[in-house]
Amino acid sequence: MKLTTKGRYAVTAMLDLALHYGEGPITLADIAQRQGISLSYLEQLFSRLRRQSLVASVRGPGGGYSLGKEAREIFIGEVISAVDENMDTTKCHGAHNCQNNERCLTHDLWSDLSNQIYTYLNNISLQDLMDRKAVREVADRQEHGDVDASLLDQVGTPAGV
Amino acid sequence: MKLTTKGRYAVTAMLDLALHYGEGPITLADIAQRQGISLSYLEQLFSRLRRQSLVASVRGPGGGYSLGKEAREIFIGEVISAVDENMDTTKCHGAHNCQNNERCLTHDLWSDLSNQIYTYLNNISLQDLMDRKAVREVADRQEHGDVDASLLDQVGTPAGV
DNA sequence: TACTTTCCCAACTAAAATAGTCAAGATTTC
DNA sequence: GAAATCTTGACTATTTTAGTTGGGAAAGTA
Ligand code: FES
Ligand code: FES
Repeated sequence: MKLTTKGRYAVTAMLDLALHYGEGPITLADIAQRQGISLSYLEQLFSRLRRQSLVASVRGPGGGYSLGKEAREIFIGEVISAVDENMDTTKCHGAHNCQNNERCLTHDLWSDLSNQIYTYLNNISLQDLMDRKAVREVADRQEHGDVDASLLDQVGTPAGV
Repeated sequence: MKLTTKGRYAVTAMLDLALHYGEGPITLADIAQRQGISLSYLEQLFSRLRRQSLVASVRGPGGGYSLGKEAREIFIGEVISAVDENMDTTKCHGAHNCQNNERCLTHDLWSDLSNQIYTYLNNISLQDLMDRKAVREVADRQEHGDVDASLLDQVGTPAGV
């Protein structure tokens, strides 16, 4: 599997979107600010998420993104796949040919592991995450502009705002 | 998690070692040949495996490597950890500080996923793998010098052997 | 219309990680 | 002492990651 910040950011951003459902379209600038992710990087990720219909977009002032379907119907595995390509851990990517065009000794092990991970992540929806107490707590912290010095340092403070 | 060829090779090599248990020390050259792995790369990996006591070594002619403990007692997770450092999927590596020194929205998700993977891989021993039919089949193929042209191409044919 | 806000897209890049190679040396056996 | 084997560390090409840069296109607002 490949689990990098790309996949992590995508899930975080989608969760942010889910948490602000009902407030109309959410701008990437908002998400970038709240979650501490680079705006341009988010644009890249959302380009992929949109192609998979995981999000819907509205352009122009007042525009932004919203979930492409209900939070209950969006699974973490989908989100990661959308941006990270594959969660496969085999070397042959399922082709059974990584050693001289034949199956290597450990193919089945990696294949089983992939299924394990795949099943796990595809049984957790954004709604499931939203229902978790720990997630609610972090979301509240982010909501209340509970901003400390380190945040200001990192994100950059627009003078006078 | 990081699952790269490093971890895959390590497990494959350890399994090869387990499969040839009882034939005395196995040379890395043999493993390299059978499994199609670069000898120098194997040396690097075994250096780490030895430091974790997963293998024992004997130098000189007739020397080689053998398992550091019984196949039943060596778990896949150990092998991967030995060469790949960590199977953690959190960004903060357990420190709960990846967003402005506080826990990010998705920490628990990655933490749970890591545990899932960790548990899975630490419950499969080399012996378990050896007992699998598919593994036996591949091992037999490798054993019988069932070598086709593509193998000769890849490994390089010592003239006259 | 002009202006602003937002999404959209493709190309570029610095830094890190991966998958090795290479060269030298230490032990042991014959 | 020669050969086989492990042992170690430094080096390197390639790929991947995590972005940046710079342009545009659509939509609302005055
Ligand atoms: S991982 Fe599929 S054949 Fe080796
Ligand atoms: S992954 Fe641990 S705080 Fe974000």
